[in-house]
Amino acid sequence: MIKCGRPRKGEELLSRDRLLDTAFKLFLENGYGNLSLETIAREARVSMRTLYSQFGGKAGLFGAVIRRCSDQFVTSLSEDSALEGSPEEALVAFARQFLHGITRPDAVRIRAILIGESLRFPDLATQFYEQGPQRTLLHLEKFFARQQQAGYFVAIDPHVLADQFLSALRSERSQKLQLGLEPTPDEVEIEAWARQTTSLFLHGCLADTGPVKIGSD
Amino acid sequence: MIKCGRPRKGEELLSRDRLLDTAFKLFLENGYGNLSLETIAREARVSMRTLYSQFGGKAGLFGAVIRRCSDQFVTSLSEDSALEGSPEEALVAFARQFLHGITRPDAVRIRAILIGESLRFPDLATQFYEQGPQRTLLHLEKFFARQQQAGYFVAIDPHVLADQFLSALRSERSQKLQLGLEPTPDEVEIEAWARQTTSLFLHGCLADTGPVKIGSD
DNA sequence: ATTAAATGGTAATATTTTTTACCATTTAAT
DNA sequence: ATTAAATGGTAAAAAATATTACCATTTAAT
Repeated sequence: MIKCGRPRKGEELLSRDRLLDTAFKLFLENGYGNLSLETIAREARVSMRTLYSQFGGKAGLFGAVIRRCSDQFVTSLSEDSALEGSPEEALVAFARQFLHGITRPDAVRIRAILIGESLRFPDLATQFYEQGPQRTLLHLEKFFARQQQAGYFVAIDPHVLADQFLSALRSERSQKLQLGLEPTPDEVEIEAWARQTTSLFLHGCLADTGPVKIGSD
Repeated sequence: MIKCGRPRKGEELLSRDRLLDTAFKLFLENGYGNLSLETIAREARVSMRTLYSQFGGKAGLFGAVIRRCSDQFVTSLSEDSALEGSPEEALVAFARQFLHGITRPDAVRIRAILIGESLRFPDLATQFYEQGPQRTLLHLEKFFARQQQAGYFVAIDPHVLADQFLSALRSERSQKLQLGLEPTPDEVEIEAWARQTTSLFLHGCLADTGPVKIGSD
């Protein structure tokens, strides 16, 4: 028979973590509505009783899973990217890291599930946004504010600049990723995309020369 | 007793339409996984039998709903926007129309549901994308190609230009809309957003003057 | 007129899922 | 040693849901 009974001192959180890991994996594979608690409990080798006493039910478990992976997001993106060097190179470096983060299959999938269930879990959606995307946005906003002080950028609200740069980075590709229509991009694609977007963002796409006059010579 | 029996000639599609309308409304309110067929049938004053004979089940009904509203998308956006006038004004006009379309509550919600269920309905996600976002993208792509011929824009792949412009338009706001964290923007906000985005897209944000030299005079 | 098609209403059936309960086991606490 | 806490396993009870079947009714088709 598989081990059971009260856990040893210091091991109280083992089954809790195992449960969260398993639930995370299964939610990714099945979404929220299509996954039964029994499946989770069986896979995690945990009794229904433990599941209910620890999380209170399916909604509580889902919340705990989302909160935990929101926390992971924080550390992974904003903090360690220094945004140093020339403005263009700093932005490209940031873009590379950002794209790498938001295109990871797990990140895409968990976002998709949360979007689908956001009406049922409004608080979770708020927490997720504040922990993840909003912190990234604020981080980049500060960068633009600094660079404006140094005269590198035009005088547009740095919040708008950060918003627009991040949105341009997401691009059509992330929309297709979200719908499951494209594979995860590799390093090469990400690099090209980061440079292309950054360049266009900095210089715009209006021709310097003005329109070609037909019939002129 | 409520009317029943075989429908009159020419009225065969009435109950089918009523069913689709009701299902659409209820899917919007409850999502896919949280809505029972019985609820739909009762609200639409339709028997379970009709539901099954017409759509085969829940998945078939959902598919029919999504397909129908994908079709509505097509006519609403791409076709009637002529993209004429000066490049900037043409883009602003397009932006206005595009933002109006993608921020409508129903559009946001149905997208959210489809994203959440895209893993379970990969074909539906494909159809939806091809009917909606992809056609818009191609439409705008042609515009940029024409304008490049006239020398108004720099020589960047028009597909990239269209992609970047649409992505910039979506902006952080649409992400928050998708998560249910913001109300639908009004005309004034949309107008401001369309102009801001278009201007930044055309001119970029790099300062013409170059960085301010500290200590120089 | 008769037959067949399609329907609404009801309900029966089967399946799935949630939730609660019980028992033996293991360890903590005292 | 004894008691309490927390667990795994099983399953029972309860609820929700999907699916199918049947009946009376209305109209089409012939």
